[in-house]
Amino acid sequence: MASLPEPAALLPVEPSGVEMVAKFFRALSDPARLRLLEFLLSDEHTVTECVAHIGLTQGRVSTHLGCLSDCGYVQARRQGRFAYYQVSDPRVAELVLLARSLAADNATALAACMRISDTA
Amino acid sequence: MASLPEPAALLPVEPSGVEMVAKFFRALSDPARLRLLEFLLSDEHTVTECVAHIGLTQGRVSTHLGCLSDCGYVQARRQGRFAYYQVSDPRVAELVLLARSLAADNATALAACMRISDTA
DNA sequence: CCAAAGTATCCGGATATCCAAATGTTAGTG
DNA sequence: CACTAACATTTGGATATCCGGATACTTTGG
Repeated sequence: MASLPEPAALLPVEPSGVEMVAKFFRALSDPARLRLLEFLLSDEHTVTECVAHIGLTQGRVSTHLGCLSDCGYVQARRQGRFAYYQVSDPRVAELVLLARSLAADNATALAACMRISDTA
Repeated sequence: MASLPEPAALLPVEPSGVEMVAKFFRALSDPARLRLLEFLLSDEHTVTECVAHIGLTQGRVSTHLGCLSDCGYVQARRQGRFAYYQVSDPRVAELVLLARSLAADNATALAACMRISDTA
């Protein structure tokens, strides 16, 4: 009957478990962001370098990087007027490798899946 | 110089690597599909059982299951007029666990990320 | 064969997402 | 103190995605 059964429930805005993980996956569901993440897996790069690498506008790249940073995929480091981004958690590489492995084994079926968009 | 440097390039429709993996991730970026996938991680279930579990329309659930099947996350088995779905590849569980682990460690930042939608 | 259960597909409509372009902000430079 | 470079944020428009409801398909049962 208590209106506040648990302390953590004080924030109704916070998505519960599954919603959070879905949001986490959504960050990698965009080709541009995934490309950026892979670019940042090995080395540290500035926003301008990322722009040159994927060919989108600077504003869009900045937003994408901010998104990846918010989700914990990459870490941002400020040095003067430069912003350096890089993957810090080794589990991120694991996740990408695992997904690549699974996707590769279902490549043909995946390509045929019209329920997700052919924009790719 | 050759116009066709590699045999695999003969199919321009097929998304190249990154696009494919992004599509793969996109399947898990929807809370309903992720909920279904977790439901099918341990046991085999029919479409009707899935409908009862997540509370969406039958048509929608069927489409979601088809999507998960196309992407290779679950396997479909036909028995009379029933369709049984289940996760078959153990790497799928690994992927979900890894994502849960990463998402949990970035829960607060993730919840604050407004670049991805607050619909959750 | 006809009816019903289980499942798959099609349909607009509401919302979310991505983009380029323009504008802000901050930190070096002359 | 202008001025520029690097980065961040905002805006409006096009497209994608998700949804319920209606409909078609398939198999079992009478």
